[in-house]
Amino acid sequence: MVSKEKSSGEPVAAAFLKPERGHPVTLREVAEAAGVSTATVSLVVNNKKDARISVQTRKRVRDAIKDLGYRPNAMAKTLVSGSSRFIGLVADAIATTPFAGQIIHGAQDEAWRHGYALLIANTEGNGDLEKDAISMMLEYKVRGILYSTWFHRPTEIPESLREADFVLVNCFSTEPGTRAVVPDEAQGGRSATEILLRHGHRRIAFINATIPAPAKDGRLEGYKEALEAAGIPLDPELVMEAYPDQEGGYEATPELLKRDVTAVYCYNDRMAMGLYDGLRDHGLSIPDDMAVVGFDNQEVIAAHLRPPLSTVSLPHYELGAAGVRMLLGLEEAPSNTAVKINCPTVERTSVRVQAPA
Amino acid sequence: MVSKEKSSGEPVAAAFLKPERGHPVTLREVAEAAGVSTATVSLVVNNKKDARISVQTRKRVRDAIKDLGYRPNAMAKTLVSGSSRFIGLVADAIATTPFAGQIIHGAQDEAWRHGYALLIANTEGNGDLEKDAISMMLEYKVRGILYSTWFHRPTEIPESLREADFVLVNCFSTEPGTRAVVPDEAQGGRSATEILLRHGHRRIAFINATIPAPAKDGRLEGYKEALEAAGIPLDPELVMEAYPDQEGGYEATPELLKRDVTAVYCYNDRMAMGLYDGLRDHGLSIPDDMAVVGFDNQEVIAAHLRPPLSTVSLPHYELGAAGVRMLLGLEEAPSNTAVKINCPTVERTSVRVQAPA
DNA sequence: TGACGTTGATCAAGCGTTTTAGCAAAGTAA
DNA sequence: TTACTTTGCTAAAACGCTTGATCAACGTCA
Repeated sequence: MVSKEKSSGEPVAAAFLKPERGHPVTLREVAEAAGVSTATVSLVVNNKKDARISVQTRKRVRDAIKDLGYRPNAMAKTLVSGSSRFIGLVADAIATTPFAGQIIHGAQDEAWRHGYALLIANTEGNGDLEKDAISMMLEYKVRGILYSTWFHRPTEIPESLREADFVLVNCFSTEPGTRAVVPDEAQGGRSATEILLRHGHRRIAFINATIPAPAKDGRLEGYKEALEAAGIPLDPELVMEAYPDQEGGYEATPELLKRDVTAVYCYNDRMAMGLYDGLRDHGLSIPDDMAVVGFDNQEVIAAHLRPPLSTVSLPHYELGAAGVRMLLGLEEAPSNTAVKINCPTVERTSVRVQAPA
Repeated sequence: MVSKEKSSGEPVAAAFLKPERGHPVTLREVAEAAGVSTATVSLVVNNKKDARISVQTRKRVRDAIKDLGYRPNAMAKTLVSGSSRFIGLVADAIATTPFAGQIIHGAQDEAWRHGYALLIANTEGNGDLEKDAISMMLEYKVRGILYSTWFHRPTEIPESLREADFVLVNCFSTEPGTRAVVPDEAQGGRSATEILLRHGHRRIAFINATIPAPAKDGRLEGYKEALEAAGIPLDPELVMEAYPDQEGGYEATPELLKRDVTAVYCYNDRMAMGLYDGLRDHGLSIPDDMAVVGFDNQEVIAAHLRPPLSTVSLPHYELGAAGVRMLLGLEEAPSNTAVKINCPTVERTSVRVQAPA
């Protein structure tokens, strides 16, 4: 047992011990060094409000902590408190796109803000991996799990997920009572179309995707809503479809040019990228001969096309953050529908004011 | 106390209790249900090799576990075992680029493979956040920490990081004895140049970056090595510099055309993207009038340019995975230099065979 | 003087596991 | 029968921490 005199008299010696890896300093050791009980140390470490500890003792403990380089053991802490400070995030594709990264980022920031750490797992779409990942999280007694997909889609709820408190991020389930948060595709589509309308365009084509997805329906719906709000009758001729990638956009160009429009709203940025090439091949320039807006705001594409592409942003960061808030019960969760997150517009220079015809 | 008959006689009733959230099932409860001691349950849960448990008991326990939906508490487990199954990953920019995502992905896969879970934190370059993140990881008694940056660069080692077992990923320190893993820029530069050489090009320009970085030096070095190996004297005129983005590439075009070369190797894909535009403006076509290779393999760019860009891949996934292996001591770590990871070439169609002059 | 209230700190139980030592019962060998 | 080994299982300590109960010492008030 170290006497009080000793411990306060030789703080220097202790300071040399530094982090001698292999034997983390414990509460008890701090207590011994400071000549107090572990209870006391715990009290000062946690700054308990109603703890009555004298100034001297407090200082003695603080010094011991510093000298020894004490770090509380979070495991032990959560063991006794019963509730862990973890939130799990299972993603189906971390690396494939920058999107997942944004979800992680948003979730991490928000979790952090509320004192939670993020435990992540990547399943790459593999069911077994997914099951293992969820088990792992369950064993770490996570506060809850964010189940996310890299593109907006309906999803099955894995059985083991039900054991936890969970919310779906960027995906949804038809099962009643499931909390989910997704991008507001329709609003995004409306916004995209409105950019064009606001610049005076009246004949606006929409090149939708050929493959079914919530985005396909939502983005079209938004287009229709915006036109209707502007008092422009829908011309079915102007709604085209193409495979949602660069190739698709490129190949859609000739058809588009037959439609006699001054502006196009593309299902996504990659398609717009192809369209840029297609229009250039036809000697047309953007935005003078044709205004173009995309969707997704894939930075690497949209910001670097020439001219930079006006588009609508998929709010992945917000999706992650909102997911966390919903999980923690900080955000209202409508019982029978997914929460829809706003898709903000990002205006660059691919749209110019159109003189009225 | 539940008698043995009861517990094995009424598994059905128990099965209905399912996950009654709020009170995780513990070892003790399983033990009671199965009519055995917690020690026994622990033994069967962990499949201890030298445990002597009768087949009947084993089954009784297994049934109880299933009926109750028992999940071991990983916290308690690591508390007693002393070592946690966590590896921390602190990144300076999760969302900014797809790159960080790949590092995470690689680290996660590899960690998983060895039974570790990944705890991630994003610092967005903020020193305080970084410190907090590391503290958090330390408190969770992580096995070690991967400290990663989104672009290859030298870095300071944060003080708190020293308290942990750590390895630098995609960055390095001049401090001796620091483990680090980085991309092999020189080899990448060599490979990039070799693609061109292999296709018969002799006058090959290199547009390097203007801003200093390990990549700048390494990629140039590789260029020189490849030329030398091919017996081509270095023409300093052919080494140009431009700001490493699309704009820079575009603007470098006129200068490049004065050099009378048949091929260019660009510092990165974004530069190459700009160069594509520049060349097109001059009525030149790729790869017929000019062969182009990039560096980084930024999928969204490289794969979707027309023609698709041949480039060299930055091995972020491997960087993450190797970092984990190094941390766990599964991979040799040279004492005074960073481990260099191969940058594989990705050949697409921006280079065509050049008829000898 | 005694009854109380405060102050400053400690005790000890408990969180959910693992694990070593040990014990009772059954089997085996002589 | 005795002595020993094996089998099957349990008791209990330990891991590092939190926290309600307790307590001694010291005022304070009537």
